[in-house]
Amino acid sequence: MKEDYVIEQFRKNGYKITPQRQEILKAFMGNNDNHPLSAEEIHRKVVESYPNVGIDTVYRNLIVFLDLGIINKLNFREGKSRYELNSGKHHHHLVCLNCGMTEVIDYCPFKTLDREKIEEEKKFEIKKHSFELFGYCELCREKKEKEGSKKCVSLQSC
Amino acid sequence: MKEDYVIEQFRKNGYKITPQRQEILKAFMGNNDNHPLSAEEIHRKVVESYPNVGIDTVYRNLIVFLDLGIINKLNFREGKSRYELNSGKHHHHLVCLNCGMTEVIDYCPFKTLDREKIEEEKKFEIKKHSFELFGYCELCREKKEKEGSKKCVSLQSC
DNA sequence: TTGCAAATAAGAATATATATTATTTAGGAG
DNA sequence: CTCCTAAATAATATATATTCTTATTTGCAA
Repeated sequence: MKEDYVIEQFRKNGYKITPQRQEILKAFMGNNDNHPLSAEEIHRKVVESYPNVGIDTVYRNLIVFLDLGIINKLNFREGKSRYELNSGKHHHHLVCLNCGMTEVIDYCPFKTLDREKIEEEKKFEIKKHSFELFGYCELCREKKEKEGSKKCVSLQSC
Repeated sequence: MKEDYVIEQFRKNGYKITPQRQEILKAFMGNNDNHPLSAEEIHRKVVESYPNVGIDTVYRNLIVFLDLGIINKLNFREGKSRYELNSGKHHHHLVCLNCGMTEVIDYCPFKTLDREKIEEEKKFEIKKHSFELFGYCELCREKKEKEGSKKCVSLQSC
């Protein structure tokens, strides 16, 4: 997903090319560690260049980006959504329950599933699916061995 | 999952048997249409019998119920969580993007997945997984044909 | 029956996301 | 280049989900 291509998509679909939109796009482009961004994280980056952009502008544009297929919306059960550039290659994620780190996996359960059987049996038209693996990354496992584990006292990560 | 068994679980684990807890349990037990409940829905039911139970009591006890394995926490990307009695039989859900209706499916992608390969390759310890199929139920598809479809303008169901 | 840790109620706070409205602006028409 | 308008934004307010704090109450073990 190149910047020019995205700009072209905006134009093609009648969306204006505003500095705010470009800055939100840059936030995604510059996100090198590849960890999907929350709305707030995107906002924080945008505000560095345009201090009075509101978070509602971010939310409004995330809808536009999603509509154009530029980004994917993800839910890691944190009580908020995260967003990543659409790489064009369908994938899922490993998510660390301790530190929140994510890693892409290529495996997709939808390939092995008998879609038509389910659709017919349940009279249901499948449009999309979610699949995430939750657990503990290497670093957090090492850390835990030293510290001993604490109990979860919030619903967010239960 | 019988009521007596749950009460026994409370006792065994040192949790007190309060009327609030019993009432929350009843909300789950009496939920015959099988649609997982939101915290607010549970609260509404409890308040019918105990008008001044606060929603924080519901949330606090949901954590306890989860801890004891009495309920499952579900996320259908609505911006809130839902909860269902743990039937003991692992399953996933179909979720209608229009009306929110859910239906249980027995298929589980985790069975066909090569867990150990992923765990070794990624140095990741898998603890749990999410899998949901989103789409449109029969009723909503019929309705849509008459009305024509509207575009999503909110992030919640995108 | 009593004591106390656990649980609750009340009220407030925080976080995420959305709605409203007046103002600004991108970009096409002239 | 200038003007115009629909689209986008900023500012403000609001909705909704969830959590925190603290004083009070209560289940239940001793």
